[in-house]
Amino acid sequence: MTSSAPKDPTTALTNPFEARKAKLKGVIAQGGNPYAYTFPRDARAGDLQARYADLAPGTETQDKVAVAGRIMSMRNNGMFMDLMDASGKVQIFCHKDTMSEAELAKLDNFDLGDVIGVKGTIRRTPRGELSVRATSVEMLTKSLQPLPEKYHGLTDIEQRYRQRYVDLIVNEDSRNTLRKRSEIVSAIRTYLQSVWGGVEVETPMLHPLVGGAAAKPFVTYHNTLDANFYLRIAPELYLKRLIVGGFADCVFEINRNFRNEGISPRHNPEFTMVELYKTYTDVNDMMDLTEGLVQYVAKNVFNKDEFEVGGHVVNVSGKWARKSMCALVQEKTGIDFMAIHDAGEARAAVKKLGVHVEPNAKWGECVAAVFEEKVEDTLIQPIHVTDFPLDISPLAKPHRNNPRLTERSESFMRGWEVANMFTELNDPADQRARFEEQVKAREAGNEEAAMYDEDYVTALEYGLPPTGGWGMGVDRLCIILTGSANIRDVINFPTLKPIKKAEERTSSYDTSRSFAAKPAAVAAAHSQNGDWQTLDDDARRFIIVVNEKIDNMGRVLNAAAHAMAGLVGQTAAGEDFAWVEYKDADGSVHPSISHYPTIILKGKNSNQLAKVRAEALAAGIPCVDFTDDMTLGKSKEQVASLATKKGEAVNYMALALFGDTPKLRAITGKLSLYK
RNA sequence: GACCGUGUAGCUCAAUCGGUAGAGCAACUGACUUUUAAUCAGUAGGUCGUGGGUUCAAGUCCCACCGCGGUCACCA
Repeated sequence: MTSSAPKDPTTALTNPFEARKAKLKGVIAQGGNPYAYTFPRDARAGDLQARYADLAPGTETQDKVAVAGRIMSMRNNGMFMDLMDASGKVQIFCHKDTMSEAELAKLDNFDLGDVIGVKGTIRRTPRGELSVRATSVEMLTKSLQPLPEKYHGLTDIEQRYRQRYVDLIVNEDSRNTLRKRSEIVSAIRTYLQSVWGGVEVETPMLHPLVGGAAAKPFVTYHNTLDANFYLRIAPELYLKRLIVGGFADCVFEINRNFRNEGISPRHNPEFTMVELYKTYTDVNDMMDLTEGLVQYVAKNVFNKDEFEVGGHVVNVSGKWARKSMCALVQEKTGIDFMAIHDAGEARAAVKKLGVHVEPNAKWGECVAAVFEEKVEDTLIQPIHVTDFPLDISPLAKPHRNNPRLTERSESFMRGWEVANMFTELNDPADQRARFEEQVKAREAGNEEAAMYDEDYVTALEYGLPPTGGWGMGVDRLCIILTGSANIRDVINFPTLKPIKKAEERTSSYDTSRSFAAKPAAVAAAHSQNGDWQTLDDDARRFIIVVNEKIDNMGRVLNAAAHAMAGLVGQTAAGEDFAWVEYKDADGSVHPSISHYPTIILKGKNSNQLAKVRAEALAAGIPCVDFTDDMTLGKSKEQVASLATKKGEAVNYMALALFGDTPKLRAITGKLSLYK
């Protein structure tokens, strides 16, 4: 008998990884290759199950097959193995009647998870299990990592997402769901091409301007162009440029969008969107498209029209209901917003319902707020919600019968929006006005408002033919059709927080460095003091971070003021400040008010302030702190007190920082406003 | 971001009032040649997420931090 793994219980072979490495050597000693080049496979497990479905129990055949796959289970010392490949499983039967001593010895080096090749004949065991009666077996790829427990599988949700490959090996549900996703995307593509004549295109992911939807973007930087880009939040404006160019009558794109917002069971920062634009169609045709597409996918991928999800049964067949947003709101609340023409009146009506809107909310924003709060969740069966208010639809064409509304609809299922569509706005003057509205909103602090895209308006000036546009969240459709609980279940590699190593977690920044040593060149480059009127208010800012744990307001103010005074008085950032002189009607001058805003944030505790401080110093951002030592007696005692402390012993009360807004945001972004 | 929960062997999970960390599967040694989560006998395997604190004594109590999940908020 050729050598197999050492059988010495005193070695470290109880460590599964070491045991497997020993067996890997055993494979080599037997003349095998633990990482083989190939194997002449001629059948797949699932195909065999189908082909021999009618083979009676206890039947032996002479049909020779060569199969390959991963060992998922071993019984009776390897006499029975379950072999899994992408198509399914088949049992391998290793018996001395048909295998030589040398072949049987190879089993000693097999473990769960190994990829092996098997040649043999087809049989069905008396107990009814389709099997390959092996004549030879061969290691193809040794697996060094042990598989999760066979009965419960891998249930740790984090690990399932982080190590999707393990999840896929052991969890059939995960495999099925993610494969269905592929089929759904494929069916969408086929439908849009064959039924709507769509031409698939790709448009930029890196956008110089944010537009096409309302969402916070990711920002990135191109070195040689020395320019910021935004990962796209929507492809819309580029797709319509293609329509303007006459590239095709119908274009569509299936691709990722990126939105810098929360993560939830329904939201992943990068998600897949399909958008389509077709000339000489309008919002009504697009509603047909939603229905047709969902029904096509349901039939071709699932061959059914009822789907269980989230405790509901959703039936996608037939003609879907179409109701206006205002009508639905009225059904649920009794309020007829169409009869309300004044925004103030609308806000009052909204308030009465206990729904929150901004104090200056427009009429359309009020309607939308009530709709979202009171109606959305109830839209379980497929429905098209039509006639969206103009106030919330900056890219949709005004309704042909009512200027307060647009030709925009959204399709809902199981209480979720799954598609959004409209008759595209193609009047450049109107589009220009809508952009201006968005810019105003942006200036008022709405980070989700679109940016002014002059070139897009120019494109409209060349003429966008009458066009219908449509977009759908692919992940959400997948969730509904596969009955999944979480968007992460339908994404192969969902976005997760990166794992930090222990040493990275503890602050390793050099806090002994003084920012007064800031290079003069940098300071000079920013030296624009004086012409504050030309400076962007948002470009830089002061930030004060106070320790939330301090409950004495006097102390908080004292600490903040100390830190701020120090920052302004002593830092090399001096030339970056900009001071404004105000004058009142009496002629009295109010000088030296900072052009840049001062934001007051709160930190949970001293530790968090220490972290912010360390990060700021590491980034070269001026930062002055105030610790509790500085409240004891006179300066001399204070200096002595702090001199005895290090690390967490230092109790921070407040920090003052000054610098470029984006850099500060990166450091203080997770802190909330101090109120 | 807020609140609630959670983290113990490779995997799935226990551990009562604060008092010697256990089991099944996987692994290892052996028995067994028609099993189906195979079975039987034995062996080994632990920084109880990390760091502090309280205590004679901490997986358990306190504090901080890290990760994950759920709910809420924003959004598709």
